[in-house]
Amino acid sequence: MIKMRDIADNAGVSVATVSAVLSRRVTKIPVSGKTRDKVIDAIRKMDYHVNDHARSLRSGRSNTIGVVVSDITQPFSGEMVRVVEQEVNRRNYNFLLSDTQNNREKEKFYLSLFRQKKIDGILFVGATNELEDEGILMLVEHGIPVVLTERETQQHNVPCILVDNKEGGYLATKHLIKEGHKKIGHITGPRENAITSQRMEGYRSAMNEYGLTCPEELIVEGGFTLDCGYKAMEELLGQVDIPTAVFAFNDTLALGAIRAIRDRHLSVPQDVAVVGFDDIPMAAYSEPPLTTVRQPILNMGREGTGLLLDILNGKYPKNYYKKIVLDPVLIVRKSCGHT
Amino acid sequence: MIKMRDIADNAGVSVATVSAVLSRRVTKIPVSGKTRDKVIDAIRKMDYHVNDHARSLRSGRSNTIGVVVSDITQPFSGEMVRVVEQEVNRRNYNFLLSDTQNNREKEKFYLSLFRQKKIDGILFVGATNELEDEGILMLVEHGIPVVLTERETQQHNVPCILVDNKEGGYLATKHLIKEGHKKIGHITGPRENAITSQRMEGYRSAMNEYGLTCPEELIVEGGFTLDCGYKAMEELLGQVDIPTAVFAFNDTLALGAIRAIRDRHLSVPQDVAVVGFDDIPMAAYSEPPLTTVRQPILNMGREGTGLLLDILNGKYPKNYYKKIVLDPVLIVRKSCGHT
DNA sequence: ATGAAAGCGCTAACAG
DNA sequence: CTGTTAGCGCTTTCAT
Repeated sequence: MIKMRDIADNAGVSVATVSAVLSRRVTKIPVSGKTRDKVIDAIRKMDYHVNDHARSLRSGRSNTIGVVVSDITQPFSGEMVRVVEQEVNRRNYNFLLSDTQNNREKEKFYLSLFRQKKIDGILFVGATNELEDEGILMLVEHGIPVVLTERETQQHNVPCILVDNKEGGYLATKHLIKEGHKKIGHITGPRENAITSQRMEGYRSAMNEYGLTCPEELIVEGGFTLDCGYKAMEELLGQVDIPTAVFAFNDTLALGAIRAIRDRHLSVPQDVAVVGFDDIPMAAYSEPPLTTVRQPILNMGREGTGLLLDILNGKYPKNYYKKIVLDPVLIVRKSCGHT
Repeated sequence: MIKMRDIADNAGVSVATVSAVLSRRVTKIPVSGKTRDKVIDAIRKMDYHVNDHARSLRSGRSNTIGVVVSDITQPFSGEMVRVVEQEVNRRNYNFLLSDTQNNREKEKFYLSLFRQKKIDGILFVGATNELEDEGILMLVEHGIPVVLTERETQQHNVPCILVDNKEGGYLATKHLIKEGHKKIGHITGPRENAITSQRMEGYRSAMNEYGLTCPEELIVEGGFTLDCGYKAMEELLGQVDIPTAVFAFNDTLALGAIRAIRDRHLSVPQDVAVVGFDDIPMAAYSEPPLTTVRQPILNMGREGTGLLLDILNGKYPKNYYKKIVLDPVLIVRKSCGHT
């Protein structure tokens, strides 16, 4: 295993100089062009790679952030991870993915792992439905910067960046109302989830604004998956007076719901109109193409990551708090129109 | 930052003993129950977490494997990552995710990063379409164990585990033929990809077996995404004599193709039947539900990871070579039947 | 069964 | 601008 000492010897300089060349971007220790070239040459010639463990051990920084998602197989999570990965790399950081599966044990495991690996900060992505705020509190207490994307927490002053979920729910529901629907159901996300409440609030507020009621039985708990959407829709369809439209917490649920509707030999949107949330790629390709509320994933991922990295690099005063709310956009396709 | 020294002091033992307790599973250094308890107590009491950097630096092992996917947003990749993550954790390892985006620069970046982080081994997941075998060769030359899942390489003796892709293509095509189709198109994966050729071979072999020809224009290059499937299908539909059935390299392409067919006001399966490959969750929920060839993702992920970890733990002789071929299963749904 | 001590490869003072 | 040197926190002989 070739090490810095070898490079130093080969280039005829000291290890400190090699280190300086390698960390030029950040330490700004001046090195003459000539020396620099010699070092770079030796590095190439010998195919040298720094030992990140030694580096991190010594420097106290890992240049790595933890990225927590609840289910990497969910399209929204996947897209966010992709965006975050790009942003993180662009700024010379790495990330450690944690897929919690909404499982408390796994959450604890990863929180612990993050500490072992001396993670510099943590980005929470999307609606983790089990992780209690206590976990976040613990991190904050240990001085580990945390940023939440598409997730909120009441108790602590943790920066977060999300879409206006209430507005999104409102937009979706209002669209359905404008299309002439009066009996509109809602398939929610996991019940404990803050985002779930917000989108539901938007739904309620639109209903109220137009003088429509939303009795208990019109609101059924879904979750995140296709299967959850299917089951929730079955419940809705089992009622005596079935809704003519449904607003689902996310696109995956909506797609599951559409399958359930078809399996009852009803059609979308003629019998039941459907609106989703997220605008995952599949939304444009489903039958019918899904009307949905688009989340600005690219911006959310970029800004969330950027904010965290800025915090890590001391660009903000301690205890700085920031909440960024992005605008959702209604994307009208065919799942609830007349056409 | 509380360290091993602190635990040792608190428990009234030496750091060596604390270390022995912590690494009991692997080092098997004997420690008396009494001492063990004292140490465990101190660790809990003081909320101690080992410093993995120090550990790795000293021991030369990172207990981490690199996991390379070409696009984390693809359902197949996401599912594999989930399975691998579980298996890796179960065996007290961690993983570093590399999403190469089929981009040579990113591949190089990650291969380099893997070396910086002293990754113990690397698992390639699925059809990376750009990464040349030279990358793998380089790893092998540096003594880094590599295992491929759903991917093959000719030149080197790298263990791999995959489904019988030719058989899968054969199964899909034969099913179409049995349903009465004669003019069957094929939307392929990325052209350079070995898996692409294998599935195509299966397609060809079924066609030949039943005395059907597959002229050039029936085979069109797709890729991986919904969009690719859509475009490829448009090409097929633009021909004077359009095929009555299509076998797509994967489900995502198939779903894209179905959208294209519908957009031409044709229906599936009456006008054009479609079969996919993978059996992603969405396949069962699409309209119509997609007939497809199921990959045993769970087994592939588990066995691939298991094989790599076994190699890392010296369970196999050096240069041991193993190729595991799993059976694909045809899942018949509604996208090509009479019903 | 436990402890002492060497040192993994690097960065960050500090000296020059 | 470059070199010397002291550890970062841990694992691992080697003693005892």
